[in-house]
Amino acid sequence: MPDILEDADRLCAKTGARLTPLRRRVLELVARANAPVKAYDLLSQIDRTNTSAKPPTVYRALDFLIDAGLVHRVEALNAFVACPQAGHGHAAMLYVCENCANVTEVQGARPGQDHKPDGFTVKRSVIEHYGLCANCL
Amino acid sequence: MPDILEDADRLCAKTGARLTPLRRRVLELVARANAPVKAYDLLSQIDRTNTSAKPPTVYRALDFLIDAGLVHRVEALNAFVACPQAGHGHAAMLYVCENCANVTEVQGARPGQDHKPDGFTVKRSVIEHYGLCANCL
DNA sequence: TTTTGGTATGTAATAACATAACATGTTTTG
DNA sequence: CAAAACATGTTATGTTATTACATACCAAAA
Ligand SMILES: [Zn+2]
Ligand SMILES: [Zn+2]
Ligand SMILES: [Zn+2]
Ligand SMILES: [Zn+2]
Repeated sequence: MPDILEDADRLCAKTGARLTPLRRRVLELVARANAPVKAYDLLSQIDRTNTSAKPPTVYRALDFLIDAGLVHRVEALNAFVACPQAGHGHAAMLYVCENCANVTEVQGARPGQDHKPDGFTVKRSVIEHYGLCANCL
Repeated sequence: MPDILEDADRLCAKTGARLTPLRRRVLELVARANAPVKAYDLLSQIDRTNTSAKPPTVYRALDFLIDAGLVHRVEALNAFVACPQAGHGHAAMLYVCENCANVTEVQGARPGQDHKPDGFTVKRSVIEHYGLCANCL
């Protein structure tokens, strides 16, 4: 399996984004968890190596990673997951198991097709679109 | 237009849910705003008539209203909207205008079909499905 | 009618999540 | 190098949500 960190290095090299050690460390922590991670959990993990880490430290790193397309925010959980396909167009659907917390990311929501992972049983869906209404366009 | 509060009364009468004065008041406040409302805004509005209102007061009322299918939580905004069709099956999609804050709720979430309101331009979508994965079923 | 059980609300405290504002350091670029 | 741009450190505070326990209320059972 292609390493998420190497992909991130490549992607950032291409786009000019600066994947600093701190940001890379946060990405590593998010990617290593195979479940959505909370910001303050990341913070306490960073703290083990860098006592100066404070909330803005981790939120800024996460903002960078999200902008770079390396991490997604899971809105209904206030948590974060690493994107398995860094740099894709980014209309991603997440399938989150409420038992084991595993997240499957599906891309390219083509109308009509159902991209639901095999065997996944959906209990609740969050579907929110943000943009401009006809009046405000 | 049929009154949301009357619909709520009817629905609760049918299901046996107890739409108490406090809950009805919160629903009224959510319904009157024609935009997503924050819990603490509701709280301060309740406070004008009921000085004893505290955070659990409004969160409990909102939980009830959500369970009853009268209100939806807008996950990416930490806010709440009244459901225009109380009691529908409830896989709702929300289209939120980032300029005027108007929310359009569309139902019948066949993930394939596109129910986008006419003229709405989507900039960002939040699509999260919660349930059980194949391993955990 | 008293007791009991269930549901709703009151109340205090705190947990959990997130950002503002400003200072300091580090890298890039002209 | 110097200036500008970017990144991080630091303090404080703002915002959102829950826990835990007490009290009130209502209706059925004893
Ligand atoms: Zn992705
Ligand atoms: Zn699972
Ligand atoms: Zn609805
Ligand atoms: Zn609008």
